[in-house]
Amino acid sequence: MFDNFINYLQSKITVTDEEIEMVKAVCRLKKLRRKQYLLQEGDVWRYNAFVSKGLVRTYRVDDKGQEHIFQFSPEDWWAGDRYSYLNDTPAQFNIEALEDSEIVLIAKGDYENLLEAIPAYNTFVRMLLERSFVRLQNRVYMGNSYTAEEKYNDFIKAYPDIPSRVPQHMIASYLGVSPETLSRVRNHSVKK
Amino acid sequence: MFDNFINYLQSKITVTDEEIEMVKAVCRLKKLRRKQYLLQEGDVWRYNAFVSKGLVRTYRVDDKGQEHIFQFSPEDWWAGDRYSYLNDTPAQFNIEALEDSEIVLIAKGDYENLLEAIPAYNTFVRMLLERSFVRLQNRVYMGNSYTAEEKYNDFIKAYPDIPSRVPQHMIASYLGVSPETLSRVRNHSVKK
DNA sequence: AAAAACTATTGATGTACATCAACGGTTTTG
DNA sequence: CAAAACCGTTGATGTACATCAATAGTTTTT
Repeated sequence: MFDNFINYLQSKITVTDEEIEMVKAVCRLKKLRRKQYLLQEGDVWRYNAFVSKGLVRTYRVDDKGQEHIFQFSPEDWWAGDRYSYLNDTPAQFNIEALEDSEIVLIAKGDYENLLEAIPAYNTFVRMLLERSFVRLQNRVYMGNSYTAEEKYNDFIKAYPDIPSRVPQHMIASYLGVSPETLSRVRNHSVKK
Repeated sequence: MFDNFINYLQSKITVTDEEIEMVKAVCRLKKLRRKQYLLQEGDVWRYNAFVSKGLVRTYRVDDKGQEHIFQFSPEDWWAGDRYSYLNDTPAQFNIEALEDSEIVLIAKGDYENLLEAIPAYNTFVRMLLERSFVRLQNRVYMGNSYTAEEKYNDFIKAYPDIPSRVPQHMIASYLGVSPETLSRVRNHSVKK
């Protein structure tokens, strides 16, 4: 039932069988059909969510009603609204399934207990965060110094499997570029 | 000698006197004069650096020779090149003192030992990272959806003490806006 | 104390990209 | 299976901002 998640864990850290059981004991599986929501803006996010199957998008809507996709989370990725989680505050993000998906949920309190009980897991999470930090940092940099074309090229290089699974205008949204511009960028650079 | 840093630590987590001694034992103080560098692009970054006095900027230079400031670190902030640190890779960032500064350095290996020996510290660092993540996430969002003026207003609200300590064109660089545009934004919105 | 370097401002001009609109093709839905 | 929704493309137009250039005030350097 939680096989994908357990495999993931075991591939990242060394855990005893007991620890595995501790983890399993607090996991809950949530199935989502395409277009269903894992989180809606305004609700408080109280979980850690591991995508064991499918694909979800995390996005935010600005004052003018424009959607801005922050992240695609395919299998073996995490999703959530960290700000809402940390501050027990209404979420500003929405999380929507783009494919039928299965999500492993661990409630906040349980999660914190796990981190305390399994030091290797704590350290692993810290490393995950460090890598996320570097990725985000790079994204800020690219946002300020790359052209639309460079952003797109970087994206397909970093996430080669995503383009075939999500509509193009969502990639545009992720990149902070209009769908029309992305279309033009693609068609002009292909002209080999 | 490391008073500022120790005070900082004690204000964040509960530590025993022994633990304080452990920390002190691996700290090194580095003094920088204005315009001196803590890190130069190309060198490998092997420390955790706490700014106990002064102010440093972390920036990156793009292909066209343009500087992009990633962060200002005044007293009680950290600075470094996390990617270089994690991967033992030549740094892409430069860190320069904008004022005469004092930096507390902890070498990578020592730092990791500390985290392992002091669980509360480990958890605290994880929380720091989580907050940094949220900040960066928000910066990506603002980069894609805010006007130059909104970016500036957000900046002075988030970091009200910085503008009086750094030249305006550096704030422009941080915001990903040209110095001319920032100047215009400021002068037009002030016309109350 | 003079020279050199740095800084903010303002005007003129250029440009990457957004926006608006129309279209045909495809997928989803009732 | 027809209607509706969604999707990518293309053209015309608009605009926020960058770039270039000149100037004057300030700070730093020697």
